[in-house]
Amino acid sequence: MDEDRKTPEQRAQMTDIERLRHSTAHVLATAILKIWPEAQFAAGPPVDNGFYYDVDLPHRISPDDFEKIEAEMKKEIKANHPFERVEVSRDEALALGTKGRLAALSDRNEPSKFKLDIIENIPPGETISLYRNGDFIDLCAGPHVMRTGNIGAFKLTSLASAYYKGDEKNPQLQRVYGTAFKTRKELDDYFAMLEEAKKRDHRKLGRELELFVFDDDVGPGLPMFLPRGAVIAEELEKLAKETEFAAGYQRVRTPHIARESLYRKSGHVPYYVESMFPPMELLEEGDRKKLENLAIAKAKHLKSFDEASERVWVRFFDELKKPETSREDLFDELGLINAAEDADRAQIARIDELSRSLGDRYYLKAMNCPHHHKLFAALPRSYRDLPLRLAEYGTDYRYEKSGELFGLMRVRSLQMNDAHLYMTPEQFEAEFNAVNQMYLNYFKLFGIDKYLMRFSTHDPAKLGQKFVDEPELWKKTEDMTRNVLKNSGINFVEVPNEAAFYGPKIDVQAWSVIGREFSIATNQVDFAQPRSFDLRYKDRDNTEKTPICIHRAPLGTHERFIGFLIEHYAGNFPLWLSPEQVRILTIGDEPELLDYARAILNELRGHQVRAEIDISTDKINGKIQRAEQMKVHTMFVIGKRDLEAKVISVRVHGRGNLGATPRDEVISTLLEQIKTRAA
RNA sequence: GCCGACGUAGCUCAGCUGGUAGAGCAACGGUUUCGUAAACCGUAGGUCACGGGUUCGAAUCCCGUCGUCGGCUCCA
Repeated sequence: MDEDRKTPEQRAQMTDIERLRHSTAHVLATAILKIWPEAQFAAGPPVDNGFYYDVDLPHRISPDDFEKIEAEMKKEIKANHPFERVEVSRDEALALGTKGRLAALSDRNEPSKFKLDIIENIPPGETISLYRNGDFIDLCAGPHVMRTGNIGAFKLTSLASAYYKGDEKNPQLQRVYGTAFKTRKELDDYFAMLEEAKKRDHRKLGRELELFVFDDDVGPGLPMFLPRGAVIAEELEKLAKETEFAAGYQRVRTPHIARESLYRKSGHVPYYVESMFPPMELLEEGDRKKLENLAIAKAKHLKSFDEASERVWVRFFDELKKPETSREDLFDELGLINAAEDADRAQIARIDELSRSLGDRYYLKAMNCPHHHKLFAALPRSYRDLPLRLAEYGTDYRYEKSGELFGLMRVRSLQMNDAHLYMTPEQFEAEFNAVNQMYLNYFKLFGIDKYLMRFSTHDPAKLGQKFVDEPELWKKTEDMTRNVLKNSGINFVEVPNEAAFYGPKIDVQAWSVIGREFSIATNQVDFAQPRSFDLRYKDRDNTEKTPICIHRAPLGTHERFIGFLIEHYAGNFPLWLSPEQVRILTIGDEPELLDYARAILNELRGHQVRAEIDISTDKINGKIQRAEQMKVHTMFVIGKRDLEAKVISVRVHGRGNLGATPRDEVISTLLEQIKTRAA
């Protein structure tokens, strides 16, 4: 924690709006104390869209309390108290905290426990400061606005719970969120913007445009695509297949499940097993009984060991009490405890191993790489075969925690634009760059201009737990990747401790128009799995070598990418992606007119255009209204006049009536736009 | 997973402190023949998420389960 601590200088660099919001947090605390004087406060910083203050309070704050709290806040703002800074010594700060005076309106019977803890964590020599507004005094580095009256407009927004310092071992606090602006208008604009954002929410549009649904009987996080949504997935697949074919990829197909042994080799068990669905067990009747008995044996063993270990510890503490027991004897005692624990672990491991040897276990695949590695290994490979690029729109299942699920963005079933590239070290730079280039081309096509490349590296402290234990290879591949990034001139930020378990990676983060953040693409280096799968190629010098592998998914998963595109385009897809590209709307229902409309429909469908026809009894305005609501890209409005002149009146969603044009011209322009994936 | 809010017709929502469920749109059946964002009339549609409890009586109150949403990194 301490190494990440902000210096007082860094804290002082708050923007004006952060400063305002931070001050509002103090006003919030002031108001809460007026209502509940026993409240204990922890931290109250400004955050992205506002501020919060964490409070420990027996009363459970509900949104119904907001009005009351806001009324007290308004009084404090109206009083226009100055924010006064006072620097104090550590002893003075501790004395105030002990009297309960920190984050309080007066001395209290209970000490300000969180504030005292925070003081403990302030490094020696660093200035300790307090801020005061009216009766409220808080331990605070600042900075603040000059007076409470400078807070123009604010609103409490929501409640959440949060662990003190984000650690689940710490007590749970109530977190009150709010936001504040200099002026009332800015506050209103902010809430208006949130309303606008809601309209673009992919979950809302997904329902309205009939793209996808969730169903309780199918299960949480398991989206099903309706025909209109499936169209988008298929168009994306076509795009990927074309692009990848041109880039020398080859397509493969693999099953959705595999035996446990595959995932032991890959390292998914144990490194990734938390994120996988529990295995399907194929057991004979007798095996099941054996397995139950082994589970009982394990439980008994753990229990008897606990009791035995308790006795040993008691003996150790007894010895500890006797001053005459020598240092050496005490260490010997400890050594006995360790030895006993090791023996115990070995026995537990043997029981686990016996359990595993029974029956067969199959996992739903969470990634496609192990299967692809097996395909690499299926044939003898020469350096002449490299780089070998195996691509598949693989279907994966990941057991995301229930609280993490979110619309299409975080799901448990997903289809990934996946491929694994196997290469020699000399080929790495070119391949890695080509993948990055592929992203950038896609981004251009979709008009994504705001994105960030995150280069994730490992944390040496977590080797063997979160990351495979290969310190040398980590360093080598991270250096190699960093160099490629630097040489290519792509902007990136480096994020420690977020690598995949098998190697460093690059994620491309983008923001949808409503400001929601997405990791949409990924490019990962894997030095670990090729080794554990013993993948080899015969090099020029007739020796066998292990290839480097790149995992990459430039369009991420269908689920997330489609979710992103829905918000990005606000449901107004470009022609080539549009679920319904053309709807023909007839004015009247004379047989000749319907024949003309149907002939156009058939011609379009003959060219693989997704076209529909509306010959309902609605008036033309009604037909247009419905087509517009479904965001149909192009409407062909066909009446008697069009029939006679052999023209089509074209109306484009969002652009209105474009007038009548000869039939052949309209259709050839349309086909050309689809073919070129025009924006 | 944890904390909180929410769950009423296909969709959007109403239903006050408990008295037996309602509107608009969509659907369906008619009538209407309309030139660029909604013609008219009618019909049907609900185990009020699920399970239990309190009560003479529960969509409404209580408990549990499931699901959805917000938050759980941002450190005086």
